[in-house]
Amino acid sequence: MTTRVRMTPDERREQLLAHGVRLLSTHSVDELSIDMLAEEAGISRGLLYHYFGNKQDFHRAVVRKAADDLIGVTAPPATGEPLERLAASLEAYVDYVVANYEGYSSLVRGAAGGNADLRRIYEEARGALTDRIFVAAGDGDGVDPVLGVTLVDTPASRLMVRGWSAMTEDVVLAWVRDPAGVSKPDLLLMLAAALPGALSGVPAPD
Amino acid sequence: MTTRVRMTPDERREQLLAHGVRLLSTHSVDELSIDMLAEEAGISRGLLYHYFGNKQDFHRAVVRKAADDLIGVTAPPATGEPLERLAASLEAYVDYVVANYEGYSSLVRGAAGGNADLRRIYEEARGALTDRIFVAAGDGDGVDPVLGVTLVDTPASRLMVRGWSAMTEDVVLAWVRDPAGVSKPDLLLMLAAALPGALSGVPAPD
DNA sequence: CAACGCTATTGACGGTCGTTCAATACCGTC
DNA sequence: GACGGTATTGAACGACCGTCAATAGCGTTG
Repeated sequence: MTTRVRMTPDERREQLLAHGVRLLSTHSVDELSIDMLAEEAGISRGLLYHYFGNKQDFHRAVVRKAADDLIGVTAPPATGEPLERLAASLEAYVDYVVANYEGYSSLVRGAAGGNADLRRIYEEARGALTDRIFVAAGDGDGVDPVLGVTLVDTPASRLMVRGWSAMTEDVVLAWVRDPAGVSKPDLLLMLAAALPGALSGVPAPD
Repeated sequence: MTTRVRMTPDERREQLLAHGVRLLSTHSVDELSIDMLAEEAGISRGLLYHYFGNKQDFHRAVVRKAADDLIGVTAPPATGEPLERLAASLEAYVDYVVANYEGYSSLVRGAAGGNADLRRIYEEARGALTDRIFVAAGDGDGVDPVLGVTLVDTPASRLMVRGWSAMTEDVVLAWVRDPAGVSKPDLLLMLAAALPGALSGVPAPD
């Protein structure tokens, strides 16, 4: 073994989380052994249990980090027209997935396959993204010139905006894996157009 | 222990798969121990390894069963107008998720969180659902009176139909967990309307 | 009806992996 | 240069996955 390396707790935590994000993007959680992780990070197994209570806690911390990164990076700009803010947020989202495919994969994979805890983190992240749309549209006082449809906050519209979010997630992931000749501007246009499209069938309240 | 029960291989396989579907809908794969499964089924651990080579193979078989169930149940009727066939298939899908939430959950969870193998099974199932839409629309020779838009088979349109499929999956799962006052007919109308909506931004070929 | 054969089923064993904890080594401080 | 705090280790333990020869149920045959 090489000589032991001593780091500050914060550095070590970040290092281990980074390794976790990378490994969990390609391996499922039961394919990832603590031995593998410890060897890649150049530490002993015991150290991981010092920083994270157990394997589940570690997994949760990895997913949490990925979710926080996503929410932070895709924060819409504070100023500008609702349309522009939404477009900027959407583009930031696509760019994030392109640049950070591993992190995003481990978030999605971990969330769907794992604990109730993990799914809750994932739902929180998605809820944050969805809320932004209602906040952005809410500026227009119910009728949003951007979307071209009336967007009021009903269970049905929430359901479909949530669905649009799922669609966006799936389409972007598929596009990153294989663009198939579709350009990024076309992708953004299609996704943006799909939001009013998804809302077109929502019955009017009352 | 109670006296041992002898079954035919097919019965035993079905029983074990049924237990697997149920347990994997609420537990992640690393939370599910062979001991737990064996105890619930009233068998020894060894028997499971007799029928399925190992834990991964068993998980694969469970996901495969759920996928086959889904594809079979949602097969569109062979006759009728494209619109009616699509609507029937969509309603069958919703009914399947309602009636078989556990099976569907274990399919989705297993697929997203698991192996490349598991994801491939899931992609196959989704691909089968997506293909139906193009087949149904193909009857109209490119222009589909049902959807109200031109549906030609391009990478971009494939991407968005796939996205609509992801939206449908997510919306239906959320609706089953909490209908929030949305009726089933409304749900079906919204989802049906969302398909042309999702395609509205697809650029025309050439 | 009794012996037999086929095969579904078991239970104990070995190895891997998650988890714990007392011991150790590095670093700043006095 | 000794000391104290703490990041880090490595051995030990238990749980769980996977294997295999032995066993028991059920149909068959004379």
